[in-house]
Amino acid sequence: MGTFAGIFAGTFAGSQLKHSTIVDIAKKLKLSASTVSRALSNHPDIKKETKERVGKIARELNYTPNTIAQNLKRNRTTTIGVLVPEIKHDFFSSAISGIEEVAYQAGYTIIVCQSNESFEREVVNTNLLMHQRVAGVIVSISQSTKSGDHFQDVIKRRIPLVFFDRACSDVDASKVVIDDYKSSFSAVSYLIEKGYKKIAHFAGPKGLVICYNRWKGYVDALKKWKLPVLNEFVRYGGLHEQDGYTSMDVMIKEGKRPEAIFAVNDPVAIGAYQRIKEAKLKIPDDIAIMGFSNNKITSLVDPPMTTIDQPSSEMGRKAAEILIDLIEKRLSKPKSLVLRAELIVRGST
Amino acid sequence: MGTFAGIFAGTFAGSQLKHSTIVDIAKKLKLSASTVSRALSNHPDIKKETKERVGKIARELNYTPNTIAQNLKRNRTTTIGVLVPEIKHDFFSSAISGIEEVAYQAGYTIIVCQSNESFEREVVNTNLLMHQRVAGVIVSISQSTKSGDHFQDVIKRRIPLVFFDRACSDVDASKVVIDDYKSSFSAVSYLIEKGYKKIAHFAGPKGLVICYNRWKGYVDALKKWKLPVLNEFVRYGGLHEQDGYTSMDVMIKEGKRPEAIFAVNDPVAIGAYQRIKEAKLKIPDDIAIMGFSNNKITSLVDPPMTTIDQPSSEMGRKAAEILIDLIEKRLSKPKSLVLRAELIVRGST
DNA sequence: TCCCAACCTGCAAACGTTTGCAGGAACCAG
DNA sequence: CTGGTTCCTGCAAACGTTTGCAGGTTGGGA
Repeated sequence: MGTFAGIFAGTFAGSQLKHSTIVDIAKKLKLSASTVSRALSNHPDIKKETKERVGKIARELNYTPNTIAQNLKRNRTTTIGVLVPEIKHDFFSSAISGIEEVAYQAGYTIIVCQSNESFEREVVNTNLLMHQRVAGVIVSISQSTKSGDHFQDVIKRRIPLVFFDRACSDVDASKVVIDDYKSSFSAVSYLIEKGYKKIAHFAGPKGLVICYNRWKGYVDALKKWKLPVLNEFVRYGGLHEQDGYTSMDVMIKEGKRPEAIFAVNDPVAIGAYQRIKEAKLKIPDDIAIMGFSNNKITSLVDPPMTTIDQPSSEMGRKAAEILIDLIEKRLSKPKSLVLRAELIVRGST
Repeated sequence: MGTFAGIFAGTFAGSQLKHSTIVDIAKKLKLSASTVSRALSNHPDIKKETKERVGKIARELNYTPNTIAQNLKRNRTTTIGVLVPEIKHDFFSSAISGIEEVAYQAGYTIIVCQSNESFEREVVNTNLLMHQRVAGVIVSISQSTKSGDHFQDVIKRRIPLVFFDRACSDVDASKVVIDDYKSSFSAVSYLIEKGYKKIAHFAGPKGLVICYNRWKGYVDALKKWKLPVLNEFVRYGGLHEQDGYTSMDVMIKEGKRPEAIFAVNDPVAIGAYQRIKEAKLKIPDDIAIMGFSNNKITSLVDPPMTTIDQPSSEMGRKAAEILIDLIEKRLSKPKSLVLRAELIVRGST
C-alpha cells in the first residue's frame, strides 16, 4: 500500500482494468489461494463459513474464473471448433445452430470458421483450431479440398473429429451424412414415374463426393428405366444460384429443353427458377424442377418447389452429440450416422 | 529414461496423445526452453543455424504452439465473442459471416453463441464469454432483453463491446445500426405517394427499440400526410413468419382489409404473403406488401417483394472493424455508425 | 495428562509460454 | 594481459489456476 501499485490498484492498468483473481480474494481475506480455489469450487474440505466469506468477496470484486488458466492447468478446453464452407448458407447456418444448441447444453462453446470453399483457408483454419487446443472439431469440407492431410494431423493428435454432410473420403473419421446416392436415385425415379422422360441434371463440382453420389444416383435411375443418359442434359457447375442460372441460360440458348431438371441443390434450382421465369416458361408445365436440401426458401417460391429434405439442424445436433461423446468417453473408434432424407413433393414437379 | 514415463512417451497418455512442447524440443537439442521460444519467434538474438535446427525438430515433432499458454502469459486472447438471437436467421448468419471475414483477416477467431431470444441465455452467454476472456464482444440483443446490467459488467471490465442492429438502449457502447425510424418513415411515405391510403403495420415486440422506431416511422409518416392512424390496422407480434401469417389471418377473418401492409421485417411479410395467397388475393392489386431487411428470399417470391435493404454482411464487417480498432488501440470511447438502408422497390407494391 | 481423530488450511509444484537480465565465449585492440 | 565488444544462450520469474501432501488446531476420550 502507498506504493504506486497501491495507488493505481482498481483503476486503469494500461487502460485495461485488471480482472480480479483468486489471489486478490485470498489477500483480502488473509487466506491462501488454494483455500479460495477450493472454496469457490465447493470442496468439502472447506468449512461453510469460509465459503460464504469467499463468495461474498468474490462477488464484490466481480471475480470470474480465468478460463484460460483453468484450461492450461487441466490441459483441456471446453471449446468445439466448427469449420464450414460458408456460414451464411441456409444449410450450414441451420447446422451450426443445431451444433450450438447441443454444445451449450453440454457446457461447451463453439468457435466457428469458414473456408469460403477455399482449400488453403480450410488448412489454415484447421491449424488455428489445433493451436487453440479445441476439445474436438466438426467439419464440412470445401469444394476444392482434394487432400485430407490436415485432418490426419488432427487425428494424429487424437482430437476427436466429426464430418457432417461433406466428408473427406480419405480420412477415417466419424461422419453424419445422408445417403446422397439413394436419395438422388429415388428422387429421379419419382420424376420418371411421373412421366418425365427428358430429365436434365445440374451437377455440382465433380470432386465433391456428395455431388458425385447425387450425379450417380441420377444416372443409375435413368439406366434402370432404360432412359438414355445424354451429355447435353448434364451440366457441371458450382453450388450457387448463379450456377443454376447460368446452366439454365445455356440450355435455353442452345434450344435443348428438358422436360424436367434435377438440381444438385436448392440454390442451383432457385437460380434455374429465375432464368425459367425470365423466359416466361411455366413451372411445371413447360419444365419441371426439383432441388435438394429443403432450404426454407423452397416452400416459399411460386410454385413451391419439390425437393429432398436434408435435415440440416438435426445433422448439426447429431454431429455435436457424437463429438461430445467421443470427447468425454475418450473413444477413438469413428462412428458414422446416415440420416434419412425424404422427398418432399410440391408444385414444381 | 527406462521409467514408465519414458516407455510410454510418444504413445497414449490416457488415450490422448500428448502435444509436443517447447520443452520437448529443447531437450532434444540440449537447448533451453527460452532459446527455443526465441528461435521459433524468429528473435534476432538467435543465430540462424540454431533457428534452423529448432525448426526442423519442431516439424518432426508436429509442434504447434499452445495458444492457451501463450494467452495466459500475454494476458489476452485473440478471440472475439459473438452473441446473436438466432444463428440460422438470414440476417444474423450473413452478419456473422461478415464478422468472421474481418476477424480472420486480422488474426482473430470468433466464438458464436445464440440467445434464442431468451434473456437468461443472453446473460449466461455473456458471462461465458467473459470467463473465456475474449478480447471483445459483438452483440445483437434478444427480444426479451430489458436490462443491460450484464453488458455493464462487460464494460466495467473494459472489454470492448459493439452492438449491431439491436442495441441495448441503456448501455453506452459502440453501435452499428441503421436508421430504423427514417427508413420506415420514408418507406411508408413511398407507399402513400403511390396512392395507398389504408396502410396497415405488422409491428414487432414493443420492447425492442428497432421495432419501436419502425412503428414510430410508420405513425409519423401517416400523420405527416394527414392519414388516420387506426388501431385495427396495427398488429403487434413476434418477428417470425408465423407471426405475419397469424396477423394476416386475423385481419382477413375480421374483414378489415388494408390496401397495403408494411411489415416490421421480411419473415413477417413472408408469413403474410402466404396467408394472402391462400386467400387467393392478388399482390399488389388486392393488397400491397412491403418487408424490411432485404432477406434473400424477398427477391425470389412471386411477385418479388418491395423491402428495405439492411446491409447485414456489411453491418457485421463494420462491427468487427470497429471492435478490432477498439481492442488494438485500447480506446474506450464508444463509436457509433449508422448505415444507409435503401428502399428496394419490387413488384409487391 | 496424552493421544488421536476430525477438520481446516497452506505450501509448493505444475500446466506451456514469454522475457528481463545476467553471463559465457570468442574475438579484437591496446 | 587487460578490457571491451559482439554474439548467443540460459536462468528464473511470471501469467492464474488446481491439487497432493503436510501440518496446524480443536476437541473429545481414556
